[in-house]
Amino acid sequence: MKDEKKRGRPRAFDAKAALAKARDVFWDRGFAAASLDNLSAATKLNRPSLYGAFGDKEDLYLDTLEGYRQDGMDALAEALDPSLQLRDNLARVYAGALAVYLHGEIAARGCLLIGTATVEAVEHERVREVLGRSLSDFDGAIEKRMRLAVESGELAEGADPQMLAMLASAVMHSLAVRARAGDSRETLEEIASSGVELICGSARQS
Amino acid sequence: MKDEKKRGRPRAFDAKAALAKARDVFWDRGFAAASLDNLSAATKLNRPSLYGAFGDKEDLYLDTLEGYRQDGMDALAEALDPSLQLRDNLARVYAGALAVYLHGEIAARGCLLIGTATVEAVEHERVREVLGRSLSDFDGAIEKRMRLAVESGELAEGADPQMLAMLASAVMHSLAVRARAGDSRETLEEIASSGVELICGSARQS
DNA sequence: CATATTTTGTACCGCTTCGCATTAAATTCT
DNA sequence: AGAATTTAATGCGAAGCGGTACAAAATATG
Repeated sequence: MKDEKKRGRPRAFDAKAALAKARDVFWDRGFAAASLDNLSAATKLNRPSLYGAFGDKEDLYLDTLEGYRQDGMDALAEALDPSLQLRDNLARVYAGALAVYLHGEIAARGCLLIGTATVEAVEHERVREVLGRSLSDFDGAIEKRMRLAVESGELAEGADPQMLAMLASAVMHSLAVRARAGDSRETLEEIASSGVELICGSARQS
Repeated sequence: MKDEKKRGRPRAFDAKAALAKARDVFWDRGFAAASLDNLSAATKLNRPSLYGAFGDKEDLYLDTLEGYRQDGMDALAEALDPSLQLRDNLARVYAGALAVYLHGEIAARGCLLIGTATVEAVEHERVREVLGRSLSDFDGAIEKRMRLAVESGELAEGADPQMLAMLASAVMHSLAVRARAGDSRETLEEIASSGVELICGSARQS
């Protein structure tokens, strides 16, 4: 169902690859400061092609956010493998995030959503919606793992999975902001491991 | 030393009030999307006056950030009154933050620094510097209070004041992001109080 | 009162912005 | 082969951008 030959001139570019290039531009500059010329240069598509394929600048931006969200959720699901200890799960989540956040040409880019969507969230309702949904999906996935940990006895019986998940996410948010603010990898790794300790403090070592 | 009469035509506006108006514009729109026309309209200063008083747009933005940082540190110092329990201190810090974060015409504005400076931090070194300094000053003030709590025995002897402070800040960062993403006051208050519990968990009730 | 100095307001500059109209090119369908 | 359809490339255009030149206004100084 992918190779139904459409009539008309075929595309000379890979939409997914173009989206990835556009994402890098937004990641560095943010939505407002990223110009269509920047995006056109990075994707090697001229503006009308960009427009035809993705819609206007906001549509394109929302597309990149959605893709990023999806990638993040995939990585999260993998990191939360329930056959591992909760501690290890969280450590993997943070390590994976830092690998992404600390990448950057000029300075560390942090999280695309927290670093660039947050600023637009006030005036662009669609961005606010994607951001809100991304955060709560993230919370939800961790909460699910936390609930499992309570059921299996890995966390104390009285532990509140939802709140522990929110706090585990809070550490992520902090890593995202601090990475973009220029904190060193060492600092961020310490915060991550302290966060794991605090949140899993009541979890028994197996 | 404030009323040294300068020669020449006197200013017809209050610079501090103008700065506060400009801050509101940046707070809603972010640095990149705030135009000089927006700022001029909000402050009721025409562009040359703005320029004369504060320099270019980036200078003006950095001025608003610096003022915000200062206000925040003042509020923090007040909330961390060491004659109160550490629990109460943190609760006051979060309550004060939420009062600021949840204010907004269209949607909650969150934190000016985290909500608008983060996105510019990659490409504007001066913004990154202010943001980094603001975050670490905040950490530092809380850490100081944490250290006191360890010395006074309010926190367990083995507790790491620096790391507890970083995590207390992490909850703030999360509140800042989530407020701007549209989370409800109730949700944010729950997170704040869970954060207090988790961080002060080992603190004895007096 | 004249001069120097600073602020104010108007108007404008060159540049960039986003989006689109238009034409050329490449492919499928008939 | 020719019509239909889709994409690609050029380039434009109206609006907005940040910043400033310039002259008028308001004050202090001599």
